[in-house]
Amino acid sequence: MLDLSPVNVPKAADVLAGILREKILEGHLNAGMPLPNERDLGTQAGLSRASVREALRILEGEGLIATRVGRNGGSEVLRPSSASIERSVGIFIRGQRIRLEAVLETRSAIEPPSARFAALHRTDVDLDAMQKSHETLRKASEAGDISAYVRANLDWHVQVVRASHNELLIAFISAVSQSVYAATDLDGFNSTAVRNAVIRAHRRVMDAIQARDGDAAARRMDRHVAAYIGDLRKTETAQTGAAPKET
Amino acid sequence: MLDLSPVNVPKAADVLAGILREKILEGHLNAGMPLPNERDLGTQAGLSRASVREALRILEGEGLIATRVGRNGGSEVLRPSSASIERSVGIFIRGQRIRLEAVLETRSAIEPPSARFAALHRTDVDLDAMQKSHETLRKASEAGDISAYVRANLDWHVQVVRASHNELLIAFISAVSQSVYAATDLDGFNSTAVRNAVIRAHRRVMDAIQARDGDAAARRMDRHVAAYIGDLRKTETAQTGAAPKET
DNA sequence: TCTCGAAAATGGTCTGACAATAAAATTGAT
DNA sequence: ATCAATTTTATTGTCAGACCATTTTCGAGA
Repeated sequence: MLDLSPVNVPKAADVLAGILREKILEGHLNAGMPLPNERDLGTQAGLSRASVREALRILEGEGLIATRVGRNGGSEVLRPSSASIERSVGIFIRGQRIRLEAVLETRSAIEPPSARFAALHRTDVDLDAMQKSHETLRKASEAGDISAYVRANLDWHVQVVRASHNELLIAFISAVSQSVYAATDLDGFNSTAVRNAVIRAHRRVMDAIQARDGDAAARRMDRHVAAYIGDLRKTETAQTGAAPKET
Repeated sequence: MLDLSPVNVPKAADVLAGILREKILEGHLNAGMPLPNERDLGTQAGLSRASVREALRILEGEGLIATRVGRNGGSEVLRPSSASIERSVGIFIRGQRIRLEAVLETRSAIEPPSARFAALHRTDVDLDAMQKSHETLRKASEAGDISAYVRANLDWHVQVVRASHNELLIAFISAVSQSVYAATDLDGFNSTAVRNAVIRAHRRVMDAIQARDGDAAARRMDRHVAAYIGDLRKTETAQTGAAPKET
């Protein structure tokens, strides 16, 4: 008695996508290089254009290629960016109905160590970018432009982790922060008092990073994020009567 | 003078995918529910079957639907899992040629706080799962089955973060760990001495989690991961003459 | 009742055509 | 010779229709 697992019937498009994916990730196809046009790919692979197109849609979804129409159009190999991670994390959070609590918890876990790495690995250019972002934040806060303030806030946190020069951490924090700030663009929150506290906290974190003091950077970032969570929780219970909150 | 940005020409498949994605994420289509068949979707949306299929491929790539052939086949709505995150993280790491160093750094940033949350939120069931995973690890180590040992090692770390009951952290650690262990399935590494040290460290972390001692759990996990990185670095320089290593 | 084969429903694939787009080549006026 | 307008061409986007492959359902006959 043969005990076969359900026989695998790979689809033509999946197979082709897999082959191209490997070629790209293996480095045989470098970013910027054009793929053959759809008809040529079809004849080369012995497939119809429809199947080729489905394969290309898969790779496009994975952020591995981009396609343009028109003469000299076609598909071009991309360097996979954090955008793909951000998208899948966003879908995961929304689709699984992850509690905002859990998202904040995740952020509070990742950001302090990131600030430590930033302090250890920063360059002067990184510091400049942070300062600039901070200035934008300060001005938006003064002008009372909440939307711009929230955006600048997100940007500052991303700039900090950028200084760590750890691409994976950058991707994670970008992904998580986007969901956090999408959920915290509330009117009641972001009062003048909260905004000023945020600005002071950012200042302190930057000082530690400038001084290349990893421990201080991590500690201050930890306090900052914890305070942020505390403020948010207060606003929430005040507004909604402590209703469970989802992202 | 009108200053228009390049006019956006969304493709039919993208539009349809977007509509369906929103319906799924919004909760109007719950996991397990079937989508109409491709022909009906086409007539409802006023599109050809080819366009519908491209849209479905996109959603399939995002882990939002699964498609089966045959009578009573068709596309079914899925609950988005961490698999999608794991895939995009894997592609990111390989495609960007992220240094193994950076991946380990990320892990060392995330795991200690995860162990803390595990200690704070664990249930007895979680503890059992960890113990069981630990037992598997111990046996594989004794039997000298390196491959099983590496798998069990991955599993244990995932079990720990599972106890945190933070789905996002679970997804991140699963994603990162997979890349780490894929890169550390080396012969030279994982010596008997290293394996025994790992087992002792795991034991200590579990004790802290059992005692619900968050600080101890975080501290011990931090030491464990740091030691792991140290051992790995030693093996690497011994084997490759300190060549820069990629994942 | 059980078995087996036909029928039905569905996705998988192919072919061929035409539309839309954007770059390149050509033309023509200056 | 130069530059702008026009035509050509290479490419993806979309469609329609057919047939194949797979899986379930259901009925006919033993």
